Amino acid sequence: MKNFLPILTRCRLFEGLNPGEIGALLGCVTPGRKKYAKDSFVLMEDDEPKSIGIVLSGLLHIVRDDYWGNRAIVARVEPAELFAESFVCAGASKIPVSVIAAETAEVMRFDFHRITGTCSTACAFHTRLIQNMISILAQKNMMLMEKIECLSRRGIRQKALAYLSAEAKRQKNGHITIPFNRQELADYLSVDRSALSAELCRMRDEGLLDFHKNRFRITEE
Amino acid sequence: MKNFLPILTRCRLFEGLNPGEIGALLGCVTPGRKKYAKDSFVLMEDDEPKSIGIVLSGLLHIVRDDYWGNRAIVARVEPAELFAESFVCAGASKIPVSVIAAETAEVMRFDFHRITGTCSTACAFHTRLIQNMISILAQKNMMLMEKIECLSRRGIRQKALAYLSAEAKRQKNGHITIPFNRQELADYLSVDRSALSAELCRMRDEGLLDFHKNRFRITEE
DNA sequence: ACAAATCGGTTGTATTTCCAACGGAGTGCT
DNA sequence: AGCACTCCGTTGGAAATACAACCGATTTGT
Repeated sequence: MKNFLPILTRCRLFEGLNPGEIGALLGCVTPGRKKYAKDSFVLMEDDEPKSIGIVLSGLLHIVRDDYWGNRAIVARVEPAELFAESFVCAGASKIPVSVIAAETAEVMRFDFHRITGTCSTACAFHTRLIQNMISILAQKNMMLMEKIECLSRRGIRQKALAYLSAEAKRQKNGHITIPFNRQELADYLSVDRSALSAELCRMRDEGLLDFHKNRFRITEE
Repeated sequence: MKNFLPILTRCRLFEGLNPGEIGALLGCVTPGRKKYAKDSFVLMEDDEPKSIGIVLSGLLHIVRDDYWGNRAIVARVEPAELFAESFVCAGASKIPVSVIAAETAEVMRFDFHRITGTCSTACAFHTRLIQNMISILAQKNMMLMEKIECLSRRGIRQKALAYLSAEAKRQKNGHITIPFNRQELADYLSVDRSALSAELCRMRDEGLLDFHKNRFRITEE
């Protein structure tokens, strides 16, 4: 039995709790732990989502199969990150994705409904956990809305500007440092990399933008 | 002072509570109510989100201004619907959108943190409210993820198939009834209506699909 | 220092999408 | 019936995008 507390300390769900408090909490929710071999299923589509998961080690892929069976990787889940929390919290009867171990992975799971279920539980940290979960879901919500804001624009220029505009507001000055390289930005915006590159240069030539690597400056006017 | 309990009864946040219980709850959270004239601001961008809102009457628009001041309507909020809950629950220091009364509107607001803050509150319905909020946020999450799933496909055909595939799975048979007409589906997928129409017909000619009005059938294979 | 790999920009072409405009089918109203 | 209106499909040309391929600059590893 390895010591996995350092991992859990980094998990957003336990934010604000010290290792000792997390340990006490674990005694309260009796989590299960399990190892998964590479390429094995952690959760299968249409499973009933009964417990949320936390990756302790390794790497998971969230995959979605369409009606014809074509598989797409929707997300990666790394150590200390949560998964399946949306499906559990939404009360979904089955999950619309599968979760697969991309590498050998260890996963901790527990029933979040035991946390939300009652106010009278002895454990004093439930309130904090609930607040954290609400915050996690709401922040994810905001991120998804922002992404949709970009993706729903027509044309590469509009998509790129929507992204840069949002970043410019967040970083309040006109000088923006983005956390993506070109390929990653193109993936985020779901456009072709070279087309994005060309469009960025075109905007620079028109005086809308200036940039170097992943640093951008939006000209006012 | 009108009786607004019938509206609140329809609000997802109060699901599972009867009117009497909602009344008791309102005494507990001391909500504020306010009327807004058409075109006036309910919330302005960069306001600190301190309380969640519920529309009692009228219509609100959630609008987003980009870096250059171009305004876009992101969502409509109708009576009995919540707004600003994501920003409040995320603990954001300011909101990235504005909320404007599209018609004369009445709005109820209260501090949700008073609900999540403590376990020891006298009011017995806090737990239910928290569970409801978690469910609301998580379900919205799933809806947004599904929309991103469609929007991130390249090409109208892939976008349309992603949408229909998801609906087909939800309605488990190959016969799908969608809640959109052509224009609305095009808006949802952020593509041109006539181009969508043409693409759907092309897929029908290729034997992938069959449809009539808003009823679709996906051919297996 | 050298080779390999990564990253970003450029170019040319085939394809896709947008856009505006039109027309037919259906519906509701007088 | 006649009219207005909405919805959906169709068309043609203009514009935007994807895609493959290539190049130079920079970084990384040995």
